[in-house]
Amino acid sequence: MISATEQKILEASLLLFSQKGYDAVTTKEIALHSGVSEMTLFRHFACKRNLFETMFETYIVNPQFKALFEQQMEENIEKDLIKICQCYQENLRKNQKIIMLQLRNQDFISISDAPLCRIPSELKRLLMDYLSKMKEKGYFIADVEIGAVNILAYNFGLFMFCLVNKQLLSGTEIDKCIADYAKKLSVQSQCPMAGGPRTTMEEK
Amino acid sequence: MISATEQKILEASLLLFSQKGYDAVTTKEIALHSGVSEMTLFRHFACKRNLFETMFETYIVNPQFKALFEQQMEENIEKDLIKICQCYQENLRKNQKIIMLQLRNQDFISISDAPLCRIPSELKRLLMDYLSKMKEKGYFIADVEIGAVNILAYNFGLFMFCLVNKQLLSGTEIDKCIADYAKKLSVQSQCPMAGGPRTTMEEK
DNA sequence: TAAGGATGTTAGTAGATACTAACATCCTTA
DNA sequence: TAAGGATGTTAGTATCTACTAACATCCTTA
Repeated sequence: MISATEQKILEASLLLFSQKGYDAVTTKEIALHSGVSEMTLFRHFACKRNLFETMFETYIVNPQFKALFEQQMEENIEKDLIKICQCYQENLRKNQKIIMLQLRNQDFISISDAPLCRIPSELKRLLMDYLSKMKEKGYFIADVEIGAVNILAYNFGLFMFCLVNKQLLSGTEIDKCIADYAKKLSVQSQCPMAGGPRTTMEEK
Repeated sequence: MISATEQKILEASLLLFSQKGYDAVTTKEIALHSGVSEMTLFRHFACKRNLFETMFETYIVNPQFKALFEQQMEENIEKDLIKICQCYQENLRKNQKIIMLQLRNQDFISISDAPLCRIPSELKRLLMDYLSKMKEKGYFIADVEIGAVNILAYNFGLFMFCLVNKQLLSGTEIDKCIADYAKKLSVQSQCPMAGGPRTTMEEK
């Protein structure tokens, strides 16, 4: 369906648009980076806007949150949280260029069907369901919505943070950060004074 | 030093550049939004690039982290963390347009003197010093650098998250999120099995 | 070999954009 | 009132950019 030529053009435009934003990239530039003539670009995509939109739809990676929550949860907040964070981080990484592109371009605010809004919105719902269940069972206390928002915020921040200033991490790896974060969030339920029962962690 | 006319132009350009990025904004547009003629704009700032840079330098708000860490800390992780988060959030809010502008424009990666890198970099150093001290006194366990990075990531994420999808918060306020976050991060030291002494929280 | 499709090349157009020159007008202040 | 500085207006230039037309060339395949 997508020819080799089209793919070259789409890949170049993804890279350039994500690096510079829509307006700052010229069709000539995209053609140059694709290794094709500008004419070929217009023959395949008619106009710049259409190229942009085709590229956008082509490269979005949809997350696998539903399967994660339905199949991989163990009712252990720490372990579950690590899986959730890793899954979200992976999706953020895969969509990195699309996300950057969206940040660069005009209205990155309140376009609800754009991945920047849609994906965390979906995850928020699933997270709230999960935390509600855990709360019923006594493994989680505190407000469910705030808990969900904080997890989302942390993950998005971690991703952006690594993107913006890589040198600030200095060897510290993301997985260690997540492990540390998950441990701190879950330790509350291990604490007698917090009111919840112990997690299943120490069962083994 | 900055005349009323210049201020109108600077404010309009801050708003427009932060909304659309450098390339997508025209000098005519800025003039229109400033309520002056395009000619006046060039008379004051010579060229678009210079206007942009002047605006950038004019509107950065430097953080008050140093005073915060030197004067306001109480050696109570939860209380201190809330103050730190609030201070950082306030600075992020004040620099919101500058940050958005930087996200929109080309190289928001690895420009170390830009506020997007410089400010968290400074805060990271101060946070690590603080956590080291707290660790010595037994109020904090776990890796100091990871702890600092996680706090930075959480805050940046919370800020970005509110910016990108406000509707996801649905009445939940930032302060409540921070309070919840700070409580969870500090509860570890209240937990006997975690090895640390109790915080000063319950002293009163 | 013949044909057809994809691609390159060249030249060009229409509109936008950053920026300038020259002159007119307004407002303040001495 | 006179003068000077700031501003507006108008016209214009050079450059860039998205996009088109026409023709040439290459590659595959029947």
